[in-house]
Amino acid sequence: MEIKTDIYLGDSKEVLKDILDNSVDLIFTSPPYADQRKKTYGGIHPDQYAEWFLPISEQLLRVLNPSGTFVLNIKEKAVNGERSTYVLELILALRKQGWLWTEEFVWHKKNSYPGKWPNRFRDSWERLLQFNKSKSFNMYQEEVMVPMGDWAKKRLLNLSDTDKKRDVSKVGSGFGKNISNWENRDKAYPTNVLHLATECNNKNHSAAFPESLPEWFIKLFTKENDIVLDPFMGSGTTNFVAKKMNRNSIGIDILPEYYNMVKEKIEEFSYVLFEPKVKYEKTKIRRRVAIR
Amino acid sequence: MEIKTDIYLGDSKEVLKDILDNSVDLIFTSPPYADQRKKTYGGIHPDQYAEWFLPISEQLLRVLNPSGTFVLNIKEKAVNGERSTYVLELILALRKQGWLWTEEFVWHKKNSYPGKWPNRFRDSWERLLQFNKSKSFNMYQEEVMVPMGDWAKKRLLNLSDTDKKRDVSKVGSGFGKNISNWENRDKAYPTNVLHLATECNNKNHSAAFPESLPEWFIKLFTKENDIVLDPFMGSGTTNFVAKKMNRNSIGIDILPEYYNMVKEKIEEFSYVLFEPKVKYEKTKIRRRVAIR
DNA sequence: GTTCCGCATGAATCGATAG
DNA sequence: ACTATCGATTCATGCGGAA
Repeated sequence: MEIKTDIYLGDSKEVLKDILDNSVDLIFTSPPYADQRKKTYGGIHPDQYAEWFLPISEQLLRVLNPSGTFVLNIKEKAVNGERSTYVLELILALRKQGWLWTEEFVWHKKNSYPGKWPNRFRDSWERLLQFNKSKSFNMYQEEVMVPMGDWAKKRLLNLSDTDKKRDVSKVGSGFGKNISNWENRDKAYPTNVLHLATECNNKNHSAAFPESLPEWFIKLFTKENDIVLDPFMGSGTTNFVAKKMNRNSIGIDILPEYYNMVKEKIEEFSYVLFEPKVKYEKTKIRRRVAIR
Repeated sequence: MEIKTDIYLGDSKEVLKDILDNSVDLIFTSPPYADQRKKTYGGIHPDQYAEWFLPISEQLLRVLNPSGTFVLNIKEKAVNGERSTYVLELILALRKQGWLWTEEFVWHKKNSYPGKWPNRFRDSWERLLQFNKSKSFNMYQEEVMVPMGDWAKKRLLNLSDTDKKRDVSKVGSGFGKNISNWENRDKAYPTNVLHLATECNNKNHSAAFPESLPEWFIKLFTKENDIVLDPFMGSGTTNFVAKKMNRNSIGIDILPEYYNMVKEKIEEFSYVLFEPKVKYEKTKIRRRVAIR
């Protein structure tokens, strides 16, 4: 099946109106964070943030499939020595709008921005807020099982003889554990804390988040040929990752430079995937919404 | 100077009234979390949580020194498939009461409770909310510097001679870096994510948090002979750690069994510290507030 | 072919300075 | 007095060039 990646230029609040009800399986996005400065791109004032966001999330609520999920990456800044509260207020407002606040994941950034202040340490985490339309949503937990890290491997290597014996006797005695737990001993279910680096090696464009972030949630909440939406596409990380993972995707951005850049990249990217056989076919990016 | 550890039995809302204004340097506590079930200890319903907490925090605001800090360890549970919002509402209410919400630390629990649910991963983090009375509060950052990892050590060992020379010339020329930053090069400042295990190796009673948690904040926000307060003492972890670190402390709990247990332990603990010389003096726990 | 090192850089924050 | 901009701070990561 052909994977479609539809990129739109415009205000999400408006563009989303062209998308069918219940058609999207995962919304993953990182909106512009509130900012005191007015001149920057998307600089919404903290006091007006919920007011600005709600008309968009109203559309998101409409286009999301009832078994789908909405993941919002955001973190409030410290202003004048205090954390802004606009994210807290946004969560409360989204619940009033009809969203279920299912979970809050923590993205623990391994390499955070440097800095030293008299009253504050470096901020090395961000929120990943999970919202749903209904309590029964799709979640493919096995897809994101993590290989046990070096730490675990090291521990296993250094197991004392008594430890090893004890483990063996435990297994041998048939007590307790389900055997499948032991068979898959190299994999473990993750927790709600993600420990990823802020990838800083991309020269061309700076992504707001590393590819592994949307990748994780796309694995967890969608299967192949599902539809992923990012209403604040930016440099298009979500869409590229979706395409790589055989998911259809929709990306929207209000800035022409982002729109043009992503559109160009997506076409290049198609070449890479299908090259050289279908090079002459140059799959035209379709302007209508992808429907399965 | 003698370290005092004062333990009180009663409702914090009332007991705190006996404590002088501006007399406490650090409040570290983990209050009973809200709970749907009504029978459990301290089971406050989520809807009434802020209402229940505010009269207590009003007293906390009064007794806290303006350069002191209030650290609140809390995490909302998932109820009926959704995260409760009472913690968010509490933060907003505390700000209205006059507190500054300075920071939100994340305690990333290294070994969280195992479990598997169809729609949720293990919850392996908790909030540590930092509140202050004023923007200028005491913070002893150097006390909590962490050793740099093995990776960094390896790199430093392999520093080239030119690197070393360059550093010297930089410092010598008076440009840039503070020398102390280079002297302590094996230590790095931490971030606002704490990665501690949930070690509960105390045999008799299970503490809500490991000793390393209050220890970290006591190091960061107090110096010796300061006064630490825990208005929901529980098994008294905060107080034991404070005593061990030469800080005076006050502990309050509404349940006699906790009060009695901690009182007994504190006396035993005193023996250990002063044994055997002052055994016969058996320092009587004073019922008035410790004042420096 | 390895291993080693230099360097750029990332949703930061505060306090000082400028308009 | 108030707001907007700028400089200084300084950690983890991985790539690419060097040894």
